[in-house]
Amino acid sequence: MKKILKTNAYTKYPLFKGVNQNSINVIMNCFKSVEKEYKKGTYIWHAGDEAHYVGIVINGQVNIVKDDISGDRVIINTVFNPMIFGESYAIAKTSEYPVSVQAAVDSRIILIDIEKLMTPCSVGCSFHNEVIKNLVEIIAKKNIKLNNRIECITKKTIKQKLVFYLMDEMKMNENNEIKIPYNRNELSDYLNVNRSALSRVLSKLEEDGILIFNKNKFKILDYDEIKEIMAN
Amino acid sequence: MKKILKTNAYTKYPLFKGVNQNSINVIMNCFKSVEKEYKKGTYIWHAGDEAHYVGIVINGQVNIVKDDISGDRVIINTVFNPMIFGESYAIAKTSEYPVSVQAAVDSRIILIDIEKLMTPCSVGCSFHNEVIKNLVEIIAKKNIKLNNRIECITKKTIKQKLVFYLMDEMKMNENNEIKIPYNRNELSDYLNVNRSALSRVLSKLEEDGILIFNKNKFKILDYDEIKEIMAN
DNA sequence: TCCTTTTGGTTGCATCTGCAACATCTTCGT
DNA sequence: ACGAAGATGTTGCAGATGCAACCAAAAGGA
Repeated sequence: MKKILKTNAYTKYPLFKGVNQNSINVIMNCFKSVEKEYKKGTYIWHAGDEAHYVGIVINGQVNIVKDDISGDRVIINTVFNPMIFGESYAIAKTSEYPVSVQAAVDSRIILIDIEKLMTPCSVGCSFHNEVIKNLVEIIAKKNIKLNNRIECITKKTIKQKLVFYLMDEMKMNENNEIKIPYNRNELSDYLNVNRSALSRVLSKLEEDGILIFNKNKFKILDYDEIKEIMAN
Repeated sequence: MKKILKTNAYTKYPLFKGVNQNSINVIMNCFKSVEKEYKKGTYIWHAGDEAHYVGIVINGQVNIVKDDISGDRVIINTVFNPMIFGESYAIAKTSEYPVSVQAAVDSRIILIDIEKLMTPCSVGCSFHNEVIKNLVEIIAKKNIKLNNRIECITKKTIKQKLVFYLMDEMKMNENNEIKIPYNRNELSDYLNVNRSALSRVLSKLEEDGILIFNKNKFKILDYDEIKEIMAN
């Protein structure tokens, strides 16, 4: 876990959007934040540690893990470059992280003290406020995604979950032929259903001429039927 | 929808936590925000409107509603005093609200322009930063709640969802006898299961001596069995 | 090319749970 | 106290889906 002083190319990170590299260097110095290397399997923090930091994945990937009652760990989520993790707990003042964060592979991480981040410097660097705005925007977007997922998962049948998800994607793409970012396994995870059961439903929908698909490309054929499905 | 100039007692709102009434008055003036009265059934905004505002429920309650594909509206959520609504969409720069907000009963609402809220005044009022911090904290807490709910809902069986929820509540109360804030109907909604099916599972758990309950009070008797259930 | 691995579709079976209809108990207003 | 309305528990039934085991096709590596 040796320290590496390196501050290049941070401008591409959402947290630093709209802030030039020089300003970032000033901020990082002000935060006393540096990149650190974590070997695969080592912990960035443990559940129960005081929640002071937001982490940025510079390189590699980390798993957000929860210690089960029965002692074994469950992976809640995986975070890749260039996203951040832990921000909600640090900001919400829950005092302790309820989850651990573990390097899934050798990874480079920056930890930033949330208190320093959220409190504008007395010297009044204007870009500091930009970073705060970016952070808030990131959290707000996560919020919207979580809400979407809940709305999707709470549909009653696999058919409804699937159709809701596809329609949502199509609305965003403004196209009735879409390419989704998941394979079947990942899609079934997202919808929280069994993969083979999902497969069964997909085949049925195709057989009924409601939609066609190939790999991760989907196209809706019969919108009347889709409306019928969504309406319960 | 007549305007009412009234700025008392805002200190109790989470958004203004730690800010004194005088400062709030200054801010509200700076924001040009005032309370407005909305009659039951009228809309605070419609889906498709540009997302500029965060709303505070001063009085009454509002429904967050979504226009279904089939034309009818679904209530996504209900917001009471003193909570806020719309903040995620306004902050995330989605440009348009994807949901409408409708007064469920006669209600008093404050709408605050998010851009003004997020940009510290040039005069540099220190309390403005407090408000921003509060807003971020509110969103972060919502985030954590949403994550908890997802973790709960994605459990496979009703039994697991229920046990997960109860254990979570107990951890917070540090007591194995808890009082939950839901009646059966609301609990089944939260867990996203059928009420009678939930009732069935509850009775079975009681019959097996794993927990006892009365109204909204629950107590776990057999922790070994609980562990067994959580472990799958 | 060939072999291995990954990904995706199929199917029989058991079971969980949604649904509906009803029973019981509580709450509350008059 | 009485009746109405609301909350909660019970039960039979049907259908959806998790699961496991298998097969087929595609992808990737040597």
